[in-house]
Amino acid sequence: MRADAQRNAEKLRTAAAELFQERGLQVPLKEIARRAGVSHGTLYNLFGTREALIDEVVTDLAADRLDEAAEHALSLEDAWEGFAYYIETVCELQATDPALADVLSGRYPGAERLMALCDRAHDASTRIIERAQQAGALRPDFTGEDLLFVFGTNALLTRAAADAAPDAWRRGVAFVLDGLRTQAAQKPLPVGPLTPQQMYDVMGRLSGTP
Amino acid sequence: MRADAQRNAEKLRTAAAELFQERGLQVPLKEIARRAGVSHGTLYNLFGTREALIDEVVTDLAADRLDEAAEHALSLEDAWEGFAYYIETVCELQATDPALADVLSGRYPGAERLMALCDRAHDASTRIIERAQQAGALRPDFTGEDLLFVFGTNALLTRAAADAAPDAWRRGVAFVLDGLRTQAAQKPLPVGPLTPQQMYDVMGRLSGTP
DNA sequence: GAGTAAGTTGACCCCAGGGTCAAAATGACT
DNA sequence: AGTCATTTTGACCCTGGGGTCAACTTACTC
Repeated sequence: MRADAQRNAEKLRTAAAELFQERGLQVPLKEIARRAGVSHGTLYNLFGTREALIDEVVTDLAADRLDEAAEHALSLEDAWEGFAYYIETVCELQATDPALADVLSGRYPGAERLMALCDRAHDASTRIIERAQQAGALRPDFTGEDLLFVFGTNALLTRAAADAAPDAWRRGVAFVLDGLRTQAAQKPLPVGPLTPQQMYDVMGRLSGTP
Repeated sequence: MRADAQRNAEKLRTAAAELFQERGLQVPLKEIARRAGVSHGTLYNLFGTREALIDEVVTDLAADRLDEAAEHALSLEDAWEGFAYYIETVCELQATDPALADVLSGRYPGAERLMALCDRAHDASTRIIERAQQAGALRPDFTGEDLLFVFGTNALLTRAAADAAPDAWRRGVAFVLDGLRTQAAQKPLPVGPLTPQQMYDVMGRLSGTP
């Protein structure tokens, strides 16, 4: 790869990282090129697709944050505290970083590394959930897919409320957490959890990906 | 108004009602005209704006359903049952009718009758909430604005899941309801409720209206 | 049944986003 | 310095939404 191409790729990565974090993963590619001071043709030439760009730019940052949250959650003595910490922290990350919100509530089949990260995050969630359930604190009918739903709704709400009420999500999360404790459960849930395939479809629609 | 104009307006109302219910209030106006078998120019001529069309076509249907749900909720002996019934019923309406979902999670300042309906629905919600709180069943820190948030997120989720998992919303609602009972409340909520003005802004962003 | 106001039409404009590609520019190697 | 492969550019195309309006058509009235 020629030196100028290297430089342009770097400029594009920087611009994309900024815009993704400011406005989410659907930001127009032409705008990224504009901010990088480069023709949009160059962006297509160097990255080809939006998902490839996302994969390069977003994955590592997101991975660091999510892994750290999961690790800390599991390190807490109290299993419920760990579970609550995880949810609150991830929701807070979503509130402050639209890119991360999209990662968790979207579907980017072309972004391989990102998908791997999602799988890893899902595994970590499952561990955190199961630990809290084994400790008797978290209701046993709650699943990793349900948690994804929580993150999905939180992504939408935090984005909608980012300007007018940037902390509003904390109320919603508090209500949900209170409903997830074992002693809050009243009767069997009306329907079973989603299968991974259903989840995949739903995520696609949540983010507008067909 | 000439007879043919009457007829066309009627055809447009019918087509709009169908498409709104099938696909939500953002359906392209040109598509409504197409289904009505009429030029889109005629649509603009007869209704002017999307909101005017919405106001004529959606308001009464929505009003019937919402009023009935509220009335029945208040008629139930048990205040908590009434509250739960109201939430479940409205969420179910949203799941089966995208138009209604948009009504409750959107903002249509130009649709005067619709706005009046929203105010009425909000009042009814407040009454249902307060009754359940006075009975000691619903946590006292829950407000009508919080309920709107519940409906807003439910609207988006039901739409995303409509094909893959049309009943998924029931799980989410069950979790939330369990978190709203008085005995579920654990500690003071981290932030206060939204003001109506904040709510208005957030709703605008939820539905994509600027 | 002729005249006229009312209504309809569809071609046309705008904008924004995705995406392509021939031609121009430029880096790198000899 | 000359050559050539690589890279960049921006004009261009497409889609799909909103919206307008001059010219046409039609319903009503006398």
